[in-house]
Amino acid sequence: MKRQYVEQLKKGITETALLYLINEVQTYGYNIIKELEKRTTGYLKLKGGTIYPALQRLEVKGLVESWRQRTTERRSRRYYKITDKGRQFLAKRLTEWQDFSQAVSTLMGIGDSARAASTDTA
Amino acid sequence: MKRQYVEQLKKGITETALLYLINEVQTYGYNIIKELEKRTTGYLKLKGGTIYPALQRLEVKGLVESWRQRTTERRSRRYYKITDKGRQFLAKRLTEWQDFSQAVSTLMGIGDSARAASTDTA
DNA sequence: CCAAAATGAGTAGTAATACTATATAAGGTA
DNA sequence: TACCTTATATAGTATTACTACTCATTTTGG
Repeated sequence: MKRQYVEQLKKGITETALLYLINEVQTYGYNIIKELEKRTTGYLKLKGGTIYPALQRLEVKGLVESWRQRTTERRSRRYYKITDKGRQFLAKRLTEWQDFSQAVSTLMGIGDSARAASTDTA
Repeated sequence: MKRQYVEQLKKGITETALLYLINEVQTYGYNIIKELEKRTTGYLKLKGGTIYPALQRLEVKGLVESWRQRTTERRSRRYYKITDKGRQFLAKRLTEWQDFSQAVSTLMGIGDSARAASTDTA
């Protein structure tokens, strides 16, 4: 219960990434997949089987809202927008990501500063 | 199969952290728990239920070797040392961590530069 | 014009792993 | 004595990213 966010963080940053993009502008699943790939120059390639369930989880938690929006006569997309609760959650998660990545980088001696400190303990 | 390391990375950096410490100097589970907590100023508190199975996995994969070492008449610790394979694995993982954390940070606009860019798109 | 690719959303089932809780034991200390 | 720390280990649960699939429409290319 206590540090559940940190625990989730360890398993992945997917939900945070989705919220981050949805916070910028309302969007839909397929576009998120493409956008993540584009912005990380191909590094983050999340699959439909990952992000559609993830979006559903976000909505169940009340962090986003969704609705169907017609794009042509016969087709529609499910758009998502962030909620106030989602914005608060996102802010917390971003802070946690920074703390986490810094802790790991420090541990591994990858801190932008302090680099060649003394790794000759082997 | 292909990007399994990256997939693991998304779920956690535990194995990499363990290998990192074991690479510095041969050590044992309980000490690793304490050391991780100390070096990350309390941020990374891995539990016994996490690290003992993780150490076993590392050994099964041939990344570390272990042996019992007596500490008193009646007590012993299980020490671990890294293997050549483990060292190669560690190097790969460290690179992956850097790529991953940089991709995420870039995505979230947390690049050491570009910070207060424009978050008013809500 | 027809085939294939892209768009768009979704589900079922599997694998990996961090957690809690618990067990076992020895050593030190109030 | 009772309790805390050291030290290792297992069982069972929850989460989540994946593959593989389904279904349907739209666009592109030979």
